[in-house]
Amino acid sequence: MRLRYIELFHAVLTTGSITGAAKLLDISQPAASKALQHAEDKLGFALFSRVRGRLQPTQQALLLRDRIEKIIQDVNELQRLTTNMGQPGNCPLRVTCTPTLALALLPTATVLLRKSFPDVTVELSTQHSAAMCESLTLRETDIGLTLQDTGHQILRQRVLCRGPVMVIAPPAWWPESELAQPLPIGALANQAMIGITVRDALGNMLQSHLAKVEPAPHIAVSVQTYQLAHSLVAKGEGLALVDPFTARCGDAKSVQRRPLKPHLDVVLYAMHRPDNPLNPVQKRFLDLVRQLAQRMLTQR
Amino acid sequence: MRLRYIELFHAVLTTGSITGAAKLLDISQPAASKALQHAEDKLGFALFSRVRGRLQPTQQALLLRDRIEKIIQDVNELQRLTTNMGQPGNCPLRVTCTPTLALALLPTATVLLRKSFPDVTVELSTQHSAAMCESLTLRETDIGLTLQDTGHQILRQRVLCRGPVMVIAPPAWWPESELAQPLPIGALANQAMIGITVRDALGNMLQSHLAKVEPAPHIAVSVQTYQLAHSLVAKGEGLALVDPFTARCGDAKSVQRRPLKPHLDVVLYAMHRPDNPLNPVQKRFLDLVRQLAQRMLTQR
DNA sequence: CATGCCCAGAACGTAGGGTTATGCCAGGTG
DNA sequence: CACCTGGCATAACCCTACGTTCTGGGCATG
Repeated sequence: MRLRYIELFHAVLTTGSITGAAKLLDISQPAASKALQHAEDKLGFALFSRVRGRLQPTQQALLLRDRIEKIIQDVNELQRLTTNMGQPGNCPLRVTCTPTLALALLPTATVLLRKSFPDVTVELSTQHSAAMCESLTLRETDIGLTLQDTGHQILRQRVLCRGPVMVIAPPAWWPESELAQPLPIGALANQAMIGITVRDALGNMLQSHLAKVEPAPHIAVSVQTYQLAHSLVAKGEGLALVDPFTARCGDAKSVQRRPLKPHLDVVLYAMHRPDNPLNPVQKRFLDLVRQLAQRMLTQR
Repeated sequence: MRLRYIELFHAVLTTGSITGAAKLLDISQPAASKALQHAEDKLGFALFSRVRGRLQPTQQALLLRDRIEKIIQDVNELQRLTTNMGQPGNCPLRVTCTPTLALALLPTATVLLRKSFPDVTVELSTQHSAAMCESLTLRETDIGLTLQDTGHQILRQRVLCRGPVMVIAPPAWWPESELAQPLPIGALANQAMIGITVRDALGNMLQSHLAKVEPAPHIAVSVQTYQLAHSLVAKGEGLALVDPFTARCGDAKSVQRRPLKPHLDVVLYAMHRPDNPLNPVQKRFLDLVRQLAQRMLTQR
C-alpha cells in the first residue's frame, strides 16, 4: 500500500471527484485517474463505482475510510513535527497565547523584551488551548500562555500569576467613588449582559455563577471571545464578566471595571515542552510577562 | 514525507544497521543507504550519526520514533484489512478459536459440517482472545470461539453454552464410584498440582480460588495452556483445574475428571462482526459447535 | 596481518508517476 | 435538437526516483 494511494483515496473521498482530488494533490487529473485505477487493481477490489461518469464510494471504501483518515492525520502531524525540527533554535522565541491574552500582554512584553535583546527574532501567534498543546508538542512553538489548566500529561504547565474575575461596564456606568470596591454578583440581577459561550474551564465557571443570579440577567448577545465582549460593552450593549486581562485591555476610558464579589480566581499559565529547558531569552520573556501581568492586576 | 522513508527509518531502528534494514525491506544495501541520506536531507537534519562506521540514532530520531512506529503499525493493519477484503466470501467458513478449544471442538465440528456441506472450504486457526478480536475486525477470519468475555465494543459476542470448571487427575486416581460426584475444592489441599498461569478471566478465577485452599497445593510446574496441563496430568505429574472442554479432550482413559465444587462457570462464546449476518454454513457450524459442546458437557 | 562487517560512492537500467492532448459520456440549457 | 459543460479515461511521451551491481574505505577481531 503506497502512501500515495492513501492520500489519493482520502482526497477523492473529501472532494467527491477525481478532478477535485487532483487539484488538492496538485497533480493533473489523468495522473489521479491512473493512480486510482492502479490502487484499485493492486487492492483487488473497486474503491469507487463509476456510475454515470461520476464516482461513488463502494461498501469496502467506506470500511476503510476511518483507518485511512487516521493515517493521513498521523502522517500530517509527523510532517508538521519534522518540518519544525529542522531549524533548531535559530528563533529563540516562539510564543503562542490564547486570543484573550494576545492584545493585553504580548505586544508590551515583546517591546520590553527587545530592549534587553535587540537582535532577537520573535514569532507570535494565537491559538486556543487544545491547538496550543498540539503546536507545542509538534515544536511549532516553544511557549504557550493560557488561562486554562489543560492537565496535559507531558507538557510542563506553570503558574505565572493569579487575578480576579472582573465586571466591565460602559463608561460612566458606575460613580467614580465605587470603582475601587468589588461589585456583588447580586447587582447583576436583571441587567443587560453580554454572554460568554467559551467552552473552557473559565467560561463554565462564569456561566455557572451567573446562572444563580435572581432575577436572571438579560443576555441578548453571546460571544465566544472575551475581546468581543469587551468591544460590545464599550459600545454600551451591557455589562460582562471577563478575565482581568481583557478587562484592562485597550484604552483606559473605553470601559469601566470592578472586581467581582465573590472573588473568582483566574490563573495565567505558561506551558512549554519538558525536554529542553528554557533559554535566557525565553526566561526573560516569561519574567516580563509575569511582571506585566502582576502590574496590570494590582495597579488601578 | 514518503512512506518509504518511514518504513526505512523503522527498519533501521529495529535492525540497528542499514544492511539489516535493507534485508528487511528486501532491497540492496546501497539502495537503503541512499534512501536514508535522501530522507535526511529532505528532512533537513540527521536521523543517525555515523560514528566509527556504525549508525547511532540522533536525539531527533528518538523524538520521532513513537509516531513513526504508530504509523507503521496502522499501515500494516490497513494492509491486512485490504488484503482480506479482496476475496469476498469465496471461503464461506473461516474460524479462529483459542488453543484451549482447538482440539476439543474444531475437528469434530468440522467433520460434521462437511457432511451437510461437502463442498465447503474451511479455514481454521488458533489465536488468543486479543489477537482474535483483531483478526475479526481486520476480516482475516469470520467467526471466533473463546472462553473469555472480551467486552469488545463493536464485535458481537454471544453465549453458545456454559459448563463447570473441572478437576482432572491421572488415571485410576479416584475410585470409579466417586467420579460422578463433584470434588470439594478442599480436597486439593496439600496435593501436587499443575499451575495455570494464563492471564485471562478464567485463569484469574482459578488462581484466586486455589489461593484459598489450606494447606496450599504443591505447584511444581506451571503452564500457560490448558492442553499442556492435560498432558502433564495424564503423565501423573499431579491434578489440575481446567475448563470442561480441555477436561473432555483426548482419549477417555488418559485422565479422570470430576466437576469442582463449588461450581465455577465457564462460558463458551462465539464472536463475529456485526455488519454482515452469518451465512447458512456459518450458522450451521455454530449450531454444531453448540450441540457438540453441550453433549460433551452433559454426557459422562 | 588477514578477515569480516558495514557504510558510501559510481555507473547504469527501468518503471512508475508525472505531463499534455484528446475522446467519450451524461446532464443542463437555449 | 444542438450545444456547451463537467468529469473520467486513454494515448503518447518524458523524466526522475529508485533499484541494481561493483567497488573501495574504515573499523573491529582473531
